[in-house]
Amino acid sequence: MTARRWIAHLDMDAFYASVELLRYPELTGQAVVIGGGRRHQPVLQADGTRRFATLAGYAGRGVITTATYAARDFGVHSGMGLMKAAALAPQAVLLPVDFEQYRRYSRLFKTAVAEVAPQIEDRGIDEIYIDLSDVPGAQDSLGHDATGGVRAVAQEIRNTVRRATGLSCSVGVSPNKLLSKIASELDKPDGLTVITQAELPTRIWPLPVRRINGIGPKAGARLADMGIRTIGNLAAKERAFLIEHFGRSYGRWLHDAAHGIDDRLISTRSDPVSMSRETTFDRDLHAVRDRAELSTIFTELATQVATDLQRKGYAGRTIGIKLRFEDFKTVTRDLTLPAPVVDAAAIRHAAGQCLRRVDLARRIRLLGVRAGGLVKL
DNA sequence: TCTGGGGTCCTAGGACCC
DNA sequence: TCTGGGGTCCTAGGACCC
Repeated sequence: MTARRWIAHLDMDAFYASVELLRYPELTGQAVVIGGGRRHQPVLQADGTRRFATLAGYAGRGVITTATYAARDFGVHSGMGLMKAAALAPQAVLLPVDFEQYRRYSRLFKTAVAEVAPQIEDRGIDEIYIDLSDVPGAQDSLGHDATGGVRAVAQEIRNTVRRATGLSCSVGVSPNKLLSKIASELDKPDGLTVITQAELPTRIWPLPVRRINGIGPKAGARLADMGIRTIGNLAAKERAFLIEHFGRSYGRWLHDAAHGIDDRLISTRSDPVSMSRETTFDRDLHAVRDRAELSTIFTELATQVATDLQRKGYAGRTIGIKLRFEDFKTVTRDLTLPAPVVDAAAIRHAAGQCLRRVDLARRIRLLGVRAGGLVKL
């Protein structure tokens, strides 16, 4: 009997919002959204209770980073502008983001999982893939159920995460990353879903194509135009048809994905490719009229990138900028230097060279500075 | 009430080299 | 004076993800 490959995808439930609820338990069950700037910190009142800002009357360009499930019931979701969210749920509590705290909890849950299953791939602050194949017990059958062992291991991981953080997570388990990622969303929040290849037609094919990680808004719309809405619809298409319409690489991938085929390994270590800082202004700035303000922000961004590089021990050989204009058109320019740089002045100078190559007739909404071509120091 | 910030990967054309 | 075939690097944009 050869060992089965078992991959888990673990996703923390409404992560930022849930971390905030640990700090403000009186908000439990309420509609809460996280996002925006620092102007809406809770205020401790004389009677010992806290006063929270609400969405009502919010003015600005912030978006929702995370919403509690109670808030989602009002139709708000991450990525939505706070002004729009305020129209849907004015009474919802608004909290500022606190990345330091979220990173702390991120380390906590990842460390806890690693004690049960060390083969972990980082997929950002609130999710990971875990290879369970070699975890003791994962290959065991329980009665007639070959998935019983791995289900017990996954449940143990969920318990461990809750003990370490007080937070719930949702876990999907299947033979590969692609299906596990889909599975972890099937019983959210606080769920555990195990899917085998044999269950593909009944449990995966009825789902919309957009559930596949890698089919975004554009590809989803193109597929819909062709009448392809479910993963089953996609699986029914010939490989050649998909290659014809989506190109060799993406067409093949679409075909494989629809059939639940994904051989990607768990990657336990990876070096960063780039580091960047960007900011959207409170109001659109003009290159000439707001020159001084723009210049100050530009230097700050370069300095932040330099600080990030130094803190993590990298230097960047390609320095780039990003501008978004008032009409939301975005341009990038970059410049590869003879040797990698780390200091703010060198980054600022290279970024300045890039800026000269941009036509600055339109007003600017966003400015960013990026370091790529990273080398470890 | 339009649309944050930090990333990765892919494509495609041109330069340049052998 | 009609011209190959790779390979790599650089740049810009875009899709997608968390």
